[in-house]
Amino acid sequence: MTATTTEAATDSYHPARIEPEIQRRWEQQGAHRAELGDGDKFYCLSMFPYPSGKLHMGHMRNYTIGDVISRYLGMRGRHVLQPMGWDAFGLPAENAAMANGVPPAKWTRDNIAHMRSQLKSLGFALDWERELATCDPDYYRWNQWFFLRLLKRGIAYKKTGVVNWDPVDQSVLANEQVVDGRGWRSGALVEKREIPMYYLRITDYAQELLDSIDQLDGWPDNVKTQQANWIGRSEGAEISFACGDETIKVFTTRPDTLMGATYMAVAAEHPLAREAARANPALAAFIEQCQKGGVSEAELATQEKLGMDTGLKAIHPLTGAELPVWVANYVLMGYGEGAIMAVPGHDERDFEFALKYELPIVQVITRPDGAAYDAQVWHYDYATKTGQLLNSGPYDGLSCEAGFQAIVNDLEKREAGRARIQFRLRDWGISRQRYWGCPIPIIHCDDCGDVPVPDEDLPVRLPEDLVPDGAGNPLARCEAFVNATCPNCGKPARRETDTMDTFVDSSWYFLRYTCSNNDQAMVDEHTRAWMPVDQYIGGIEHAILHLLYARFWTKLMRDEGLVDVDEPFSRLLTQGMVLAETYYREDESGRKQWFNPADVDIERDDKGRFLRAVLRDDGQPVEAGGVEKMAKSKNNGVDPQALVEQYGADTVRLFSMFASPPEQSLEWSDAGVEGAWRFLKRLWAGVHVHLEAGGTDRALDTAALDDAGRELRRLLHEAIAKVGDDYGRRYTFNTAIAAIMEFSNHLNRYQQAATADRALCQEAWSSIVRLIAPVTPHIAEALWQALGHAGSVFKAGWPEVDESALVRQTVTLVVQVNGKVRGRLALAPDSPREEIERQALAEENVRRFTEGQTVRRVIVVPNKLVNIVVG
RNA sequence: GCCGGGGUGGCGGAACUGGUAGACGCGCCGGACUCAAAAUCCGGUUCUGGAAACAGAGUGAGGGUUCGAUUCCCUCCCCCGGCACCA
Repeated sequence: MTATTTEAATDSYHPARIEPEIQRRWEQQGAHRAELGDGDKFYCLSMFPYPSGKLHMGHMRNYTIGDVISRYLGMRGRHVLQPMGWDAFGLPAENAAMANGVPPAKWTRDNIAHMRSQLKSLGFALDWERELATCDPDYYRWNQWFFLRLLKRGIAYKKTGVVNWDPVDQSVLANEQVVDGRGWRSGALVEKREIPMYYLRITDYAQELLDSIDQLDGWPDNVKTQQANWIGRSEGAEISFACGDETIKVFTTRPDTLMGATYMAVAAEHPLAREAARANPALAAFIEQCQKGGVSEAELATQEKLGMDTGLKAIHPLTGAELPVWVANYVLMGYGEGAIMAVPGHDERDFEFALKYELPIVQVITRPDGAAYDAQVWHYDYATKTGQLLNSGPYDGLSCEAGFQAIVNDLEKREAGRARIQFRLRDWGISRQRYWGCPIPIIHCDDCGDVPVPDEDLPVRLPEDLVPDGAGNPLARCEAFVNATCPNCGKPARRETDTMDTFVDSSWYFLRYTCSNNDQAMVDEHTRAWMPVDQYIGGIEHAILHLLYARFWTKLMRDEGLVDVDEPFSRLLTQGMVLAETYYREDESGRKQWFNPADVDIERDDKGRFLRAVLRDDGQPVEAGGVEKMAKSKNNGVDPQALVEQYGADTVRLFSMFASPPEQSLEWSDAGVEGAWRFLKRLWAGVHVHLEAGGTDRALDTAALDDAGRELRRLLHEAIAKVGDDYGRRYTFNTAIAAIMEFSNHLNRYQQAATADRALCQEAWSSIVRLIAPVTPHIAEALWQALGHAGSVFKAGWPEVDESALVRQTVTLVVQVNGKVRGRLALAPDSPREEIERQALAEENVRRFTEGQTVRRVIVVPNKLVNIVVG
């Protein structure tokens, strides 16, 4: 091979020419239409995108992972369904409308059209005939229909809930819209406000959702752990404390510490607190103070603990002692009973509160090793259940477990309490005071109350021409929408203007893909045939909420007789985020201006270490701000479309699969993309060098191969085995690609020799092309054809591993002395232990380290390692 | 604050079940080609010492278990995801 041949062959790789042509061919042939048939189905689902405007790297990575798995299993003969759709309702469309006056519907549909064409240019094997968008009435009518079934079953119900209220904009704010306790647009201090909302009784399914986590063998442990912790089953007791004529009911996981209860604390919204505040202006002011701030748990958990004595006394159910009742901002209405018994001796939050307000702290559980109790400083072991009870009267000396039982028994006898199981999980509030969402199909009638919209009147259509302005829900001001007739009595009535949480939309879209053109039913027999989803792929940020709601919704539909699976997703892959370097300059006022990495050049020293970064436009330095998640705010987003135009889809796909394993975060690197591009050029050139050398039609005669040929063929079949394992079992596409690169380096070297076996080269290139096809489908199609094969590479099947090619003549064993590598041995595989020991001890460098020492032990790991322990 | 995850060369990462730390790629250095550059090709590249052979150190920090630890255990530091109305 001469340099000029390579150059000519390299220069002839033109992705911009071949990719659109191959995509056209796939489309004409309906290559990606999902059809059931003989053999196993494979439903491969990637989380559908929110149509935010254009595809970002996270999407690109997500869908490439799904495409690699789909195409790989398609080549192995599975009937693959890989659909795509749009999570099209939500806040960003309303924000965009406020910014530029375009109705959310138009903005959303324009974005969908653009992003669809972007997805197509990336060559994903998607079945577009099943496309759906959650903002289409054909989709959301089934949200409404199913909601009405849930209402009938009592799973959906109405109660009040607490929301963030912006008193200036007169609007409910999302947690995201509360910044440092203020509304993001008005800057007003946010308040808590109680409003009526619809809820779904997910707590009825808490135990099942927890138990069936065990069935999720194909889910990562960290996600399963997070879900289990979120559901948070705890065994404890419900205890009633008399308080005047009222009763304060609390739940505690530690009834064994009941004798250490020194005060009670109730939430600011608790009826007793409100009652006490009527005669106590200071308390009323404090309760009002507690209404300030947002409702997010992170905010509540980190705020300073504040409280005030109500003056009320509660009676301890076992001792009859009077306990002061406090209002405390760390007790939350809506979590448990909105009241707690405080045991500052053994609960860290109560301890902190008691120290601050000088409430008594009593030790009722011994510490390990009889250590003394220090009521000034919290120690971690105070909260453990390892000690015995003390200062607990008749219960002294009992273990925590026995104390738990004894105290609960006594409470039951006095009818002051009972054992109870409590979940951390709360019912799912689905009402949103927003326009761009699925209308809740309810009509409010003065006479008949809340009346469900009859099935035949569904869908309740969302008007699509409204433009939100940030002050409340425009639906509520849309008379044409609000004015309705009561389905019950026929009198004028008002339509519900709340819409559903967008998590409702995304809780069953995977079911709808199986039958998206059915306008008679929510799901059908195709759903039963395709479900469950065999592989689900999406961002780790959805580990709890979306995945839990989708599991819940599936069980609801099962109990309605609509689907027959208990769990929707057999196997789950959670991809990490896509990151990029950030660059900025700071002006005098400390404000940072962010520059896109594409506009910045890096200067390095002669060892390749980073020296400084300069802006290409003015040659002046910029600061490196570290690697962060790609985001508009840091201007570090890299546009996949621009890269596709520059390098082609295959290069972008290759880099995003090669740069890191899917579960880890991926750091974007233009130089890395350049490397992927170079590899594809070398691959193209390597095949063409082979073809120019004559290719071959001759069958491979493995018996006739020389040593170099046998070695190359062993490496080939090792690579085939490794790549199949990486694609199919490990999902480590980076190592699969590394193995393909490594082997093609060997092959390029091998085929330059005059003695190279052309039939072996033909086998090798034809195999490599199939191995890389799931990642870079366009170049694979083109090279498959160039190698003289008819039809699509994706119909060619997966290369078989020839076990006989894997046999080695020798293996290399490492020889260690006291755990340090001192030499290597080349031996026949599975050599006898005595032979290995003899040769290891005879090795020259090994002898230097064993000389004059006693050999105490020799450890042999077959075909791998010998460790000689001396001393 | 609570729950989950992560930390390995100049950089992205590899090492799958406790067995050769650094595969593959980037960057950098040297060479070939070129009037020159780009592109391409060849070689080198964890750090320290050494011409080399080789030796010592080394996987966020500290300790432990083991013949042997990136991998298992304990303590600590830093970074990231989620926290129920962003999706």
